[in-house]
Amino acid sequence: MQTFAFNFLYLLSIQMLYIIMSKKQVTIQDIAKELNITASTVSRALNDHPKIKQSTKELVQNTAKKLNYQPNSIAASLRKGRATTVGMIVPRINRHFFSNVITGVESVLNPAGYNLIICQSEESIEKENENINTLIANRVGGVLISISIETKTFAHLERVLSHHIPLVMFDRIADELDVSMVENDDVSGSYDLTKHILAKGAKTIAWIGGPRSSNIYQNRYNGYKKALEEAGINPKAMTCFEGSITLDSALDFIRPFIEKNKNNMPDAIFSASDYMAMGVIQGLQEAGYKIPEDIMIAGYSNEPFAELISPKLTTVDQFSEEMGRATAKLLLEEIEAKNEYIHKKTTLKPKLIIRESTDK
Amino acid sequence: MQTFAFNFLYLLSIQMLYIIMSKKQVTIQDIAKELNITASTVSRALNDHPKIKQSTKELVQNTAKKLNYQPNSIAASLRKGRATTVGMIVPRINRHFFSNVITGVESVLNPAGYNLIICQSEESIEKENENINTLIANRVGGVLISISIETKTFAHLERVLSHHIPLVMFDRIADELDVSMVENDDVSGSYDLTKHILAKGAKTIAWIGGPRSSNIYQNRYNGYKKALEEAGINPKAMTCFEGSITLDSALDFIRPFIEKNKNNMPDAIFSASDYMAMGVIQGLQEAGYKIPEDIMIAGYSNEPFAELISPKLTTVDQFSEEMGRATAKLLLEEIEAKNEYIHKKTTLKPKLIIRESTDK
DNA sequence: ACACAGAATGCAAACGTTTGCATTTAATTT
DNA sequence: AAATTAAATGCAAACGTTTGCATTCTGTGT
Repeated sequence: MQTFAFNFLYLLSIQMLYIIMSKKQVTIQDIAKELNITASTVSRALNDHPKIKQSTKELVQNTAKKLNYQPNSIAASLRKGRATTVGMIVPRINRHFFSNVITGVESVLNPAGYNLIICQSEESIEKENENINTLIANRVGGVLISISIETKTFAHLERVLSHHIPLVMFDRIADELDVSMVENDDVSGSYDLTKHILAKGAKTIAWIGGPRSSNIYQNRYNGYKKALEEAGINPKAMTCFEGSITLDSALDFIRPFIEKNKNNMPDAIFSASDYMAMGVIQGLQEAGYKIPEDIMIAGYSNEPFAELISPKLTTVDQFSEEMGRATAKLLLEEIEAKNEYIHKKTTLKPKLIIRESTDK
Repeated sequence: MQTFAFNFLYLLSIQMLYIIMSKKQVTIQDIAKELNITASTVSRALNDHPKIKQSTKELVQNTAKKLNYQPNSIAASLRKGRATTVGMIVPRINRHFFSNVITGVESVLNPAGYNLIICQSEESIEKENENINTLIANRVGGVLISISIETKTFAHLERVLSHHIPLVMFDRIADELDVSMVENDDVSGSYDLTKHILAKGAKTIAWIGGPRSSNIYQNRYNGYKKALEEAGINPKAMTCFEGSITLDSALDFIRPFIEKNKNNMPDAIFSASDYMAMGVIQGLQEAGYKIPEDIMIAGYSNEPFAELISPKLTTVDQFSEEMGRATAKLLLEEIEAKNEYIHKKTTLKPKLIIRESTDK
């Protein structure tokens, strides 16, 4: 037993013993002392610097493992002036669309050595502003944002830029700002969808959606309008409703609507949100309408429930993960380019998904 | 115009001009020079230290605003030895349950001055291990984790503890570890659910779910078993299926199952996952079965689609946001307690949600 | 006017890296 | 063998805070 203890101790250097006894964390200094070299060399060895001998690198790596060294990226960030962390602000993380975008972003950023701080604005500009502050305080390497519904001014985003932190907007963008962006071609998506409904024989198509002060819903309206005008139909004559993008808000709209228009219902309702489409469907089914026989319904976003419900919902898929990847790639480009001007705009074409709710 | 420029310059100190011209960031040193005091005082003033005069605090705050100062929490973290950041590892962020837990966690952690780094393990122990490494490298103030399905050993979690970083487990926990945890009482949830189905007149109830090597599904099985045994029914005689918790996996199970058992179908199927319940429902509807008339179906988790589908799905709600809040609170306790031993376990009772799919 | 306590501020080191430049060591040429 | 070049490592400062201890103020009681 004594022999074992002796052998055990013999294998350990004084340095190692010291580290194990004290609660202090292991640093590159400790590795340096252990090997009688400098911290500089250790640092370069760990970062695979070309000027360090291969044998030294291996020595350092082994000692690092032996001492159970864990790099301190806070110290590195302080020295380098920026963190290997990227901030991402979304209105709500539990929206399927956004959590998929996040997944896409991570699939590009993690391999590049970055990780994400995720913030929720909860559709409030104040919260968004606070989020920006914590991200700046954390000296993130970049900021990815999809702005809140409330956001109409952009001083907080300009603060990000003034700290030389690259900014990329996605989905809910602001053309006022001169930054890289990734957007969905909502005009094209809703244009295709409306054409499809027209092809199915509809003459009157009502439109409902979120507030058109938001680019998103304005564009989803514009595509719809364009298709109608091309078909020689006056969109002004159609019913439109703008409200909060929830099932309940749509239900509150559709019930009195049915009451008022029971002898004069449209052939189809295009809801620029799947959630609102759900409300519309429930309201219509309550009132005894058959979908799509009596009235066709289409949504937008391809929420996961769209293919689970009955009738399965025709909608537009937005390739959310792809949007995340595109956003992350633009950010990496900006980071690489340092301060050079390379602001780009990527537009993703969405895809029409035809299901039962318009399949007359 | 000249007068204006002169007045403008007059209002600015040399210090301010210097900062505006150069691209360097504003530090507490700059504020200090501006006011002819030391950085120490500025630091204390900004952190509302009791020994600083009120008038000084105001002076400092005003100058900070004037110079457009943004605190550098990386520097603060380095000095303090830990970041105001908390790491959270979940299998998948786009699972509704997890994104709601995240929301709950943030609602407690943000007001306390922390923000979240979110990592996805994607149900892989290797990825989980990498996640742990980046969180340790970032010297997070704590780690919250729901382990992956694959995770059977816990060396990586012990590494977290050896760095004196508090760890709290939630939902998918490991009783082997001596840390704080928050769990759902899955036994009670599935016991209540099974009792309900029995009360509706079922004599035979099949069980399907994820692998019982995971605590979660073992417990959801145990509650089911307990209710059956209490009713004098032998659970061994019932059909059980363990597979991946997806709609498709359940569909692959149910189709041949129907084929084999068409003259001998159970009265009900309890799926320990809402996703699998969806597959079961689709398979049964395909084959012409009516739910709940011919066969009752129940799920587990109360996914958002559960109340949107037809028939609406009976399931068990897990108060996911509440679980997030509970988890975050335990973490804060651990952080406050420094190294004192206060490992606690919180158990949340889930709630049975009865809907059409079992409402015979 | 003096000592004294308490309030307010200053001093200086520390946190763990990274990195430009200087120096040493090894390899190559003359 | 000396001189030259290239390869490898060392030196020291810097990043922006925080904080224990020391020092300087301010006002109070004698």
